[in-house]
Order: sequence, then structure tokens, then C-alpha cells
Amino acid sequence: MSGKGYVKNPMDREWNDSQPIYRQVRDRVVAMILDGVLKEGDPLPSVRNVAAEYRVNPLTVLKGYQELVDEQLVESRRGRGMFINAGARNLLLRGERQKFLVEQWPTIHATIQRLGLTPEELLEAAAGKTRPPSDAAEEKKKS
Amino acid sequence: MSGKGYVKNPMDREWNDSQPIYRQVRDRVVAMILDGVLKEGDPLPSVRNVAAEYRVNPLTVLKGYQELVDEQLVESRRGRGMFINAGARNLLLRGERQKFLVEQWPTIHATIQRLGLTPEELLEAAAGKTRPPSDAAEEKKKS
DNA sequence: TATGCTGTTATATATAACTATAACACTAGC
DNA sequence: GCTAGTGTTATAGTTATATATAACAGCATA
Repeated sequence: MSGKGYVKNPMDREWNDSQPIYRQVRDRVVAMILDGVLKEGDPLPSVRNVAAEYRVNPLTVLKGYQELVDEQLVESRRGRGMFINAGARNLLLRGERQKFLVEQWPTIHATIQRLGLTPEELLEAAAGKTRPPSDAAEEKKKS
Repeated sequence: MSGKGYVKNPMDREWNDSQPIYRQVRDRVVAMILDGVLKEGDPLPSVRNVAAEYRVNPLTVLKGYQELVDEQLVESRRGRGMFINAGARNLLLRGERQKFLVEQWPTIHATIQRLGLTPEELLEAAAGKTRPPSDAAEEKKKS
């Protein structure tokens, strides 16, 4: 059990523990398409490159990419690479909006209500200000 | 292969596929505490009852409950049950707020921006109206 | 004591996610 | 042809999640 260690990557601060990596890979590409970083016809970063850069198994990246193929967002050309399909962004703008509104937002909204979070707090947090609850509980003094 | 089937429950519409059941069990109890459905000193529904009601393995429920014990939100008394600790709600209001604002909200906010969702759409969806993109709402401009 | 609730532990198994390593298949450029 | 870059498949092993089944341990009460 100890010989050939199976050690988790120290580099996975990049990854969210609450979701499989391959789905996060998929979501990252989706975000890049929506943000216009990847345009239609563009090649995706190669499976091996991404795997190396993020210290992840190539198969895991491939699995994420395959989901995009199944969603008809990208096309795979053996020996050449994977490429963003035409119409990918529009397809996403429709699909992801609906998916978010139906599957995620209701739960999120309930949580916000439950925690009594105000729009002000949310906007502040979104702006990058990780403000502590303003009373005590502040021991991270970096001078 | 077919003999002693290992079949997934048909009843798990109750459960979200994107997160382990035991964590959803934990989150449900947390929600009940925050909502005041479960007050301090109250007993949690028994492991076996929950398991039966939701058609889930008792061990899975126990695992979710154990997380609550580890978070010092509930206390386990062998032979009697598990009980909400004093101060549980306050502890949650601080902890869960911070956790949400730091770990979840930034990503969610980015997604909302990316999809160009307006406050109106979000409020509508939260109100339960799972309405497909209406034709009239196409000309919305960000203010 | 006996019964019937609680939480808890022990075995064994199934499936999904991730990994390491290696090989195969295709394309482009030298 | 050779090589280096793509995607793809194959084998095998680890960990996490969830299951089925059974037993153990403590408490309350008739």
C-alpha cells in the first residue's frame, strides 16, 4: 500500500473539489467560448498540453473534451486536433442559460435567501472583496 | 451479471446527480436548521427512517450525519438519537455565509455575467417560472 | 427480561472518477 | 521514409461513493 505512492497532485488548487475534473475541463472550454477567447474554427489546446499544464491525466482531459463533442460544440479531427464548431456560441447561449436557470439558480437563490444575503453583500463579494463579517473574527492581519 | 442486480434507485429524482448523496443529506439538515424547521435540542430524523423514506442506504445517511457531528452542529447519543447542538444556527449563519461568498458566489456571478442574465430573468426563474426565453426579452440592454 | 427503537461497525460488492503506462492511428512537414 | 505533433484505445490499479446484508451496542419501556 505504500510502495508506489498514489499521491494527489499538489497543483490542484486549480480544481474545485466539489466536481469531477473532466466536467470542470468541459466548463472551462465553454467559458472560453462564451467569453470569445475561443472563436468558431479555432483549435482547442491539445489534450496532451492541457494535461501537462494542469498536471492531470490526458484521459481526464479527453473525457471533458468528448463531452463537448457529444454536445456538438467541437469537432475532432484525428491527427489534427479538436476545433470549435460553427454556431457553438449561439448553441451555448441558449442551452447554458436554460440549464442554469432551471437546474442551478433555484437552489442558489434558496441558499441566498436562507443565509439572508443582501444584494450589496453579493456585489461586494463579486467585486473581489472577500469581506469578513465586519465584527470580530479577523485574525489575518497582513501589514 | 443479471442475477443479483445492482440497480440504481428509480426514486432518486430527489437527489442531485452533481453531488454525493451524503453531502446532500448534510446540506438538507443544514437548510432545515437555518430555516428553523429543526431547532436546537431537536432530534434529527433517525438514520434508518431517512434511509427508508428516500430509498437510500443507511450508511449513506450516517455519513452525512457524521459530517454534521464533525462540524459540531449535532451531537450523537448512542441508543437515543442525534440532536441539534446549542448554537448550531449561529455557527451556521457565520460559516455558511462566508463559505458561500468565498467559494461559490464568485463562480456563480461569473456565470451569470457570461450568460448575460438580467436581474429580471433571475427573479422570474426564482419565482418558479421556468419560462423559455421570451421573444420580448431579446432587446435587453445592460444598465 | 423482552421488545423495539436508537447509533455504529464489519464484510463484500458495484460503479464512477482518476491515474500511470503504453500502444495505436492519423496528419503534416522535413 | 522519418519524425513530431495530433486524437484514440487498451490495461491495470487506487480512491470515493453507494449499495446489500448482517451484526453489535446502548437506551427506554412494558
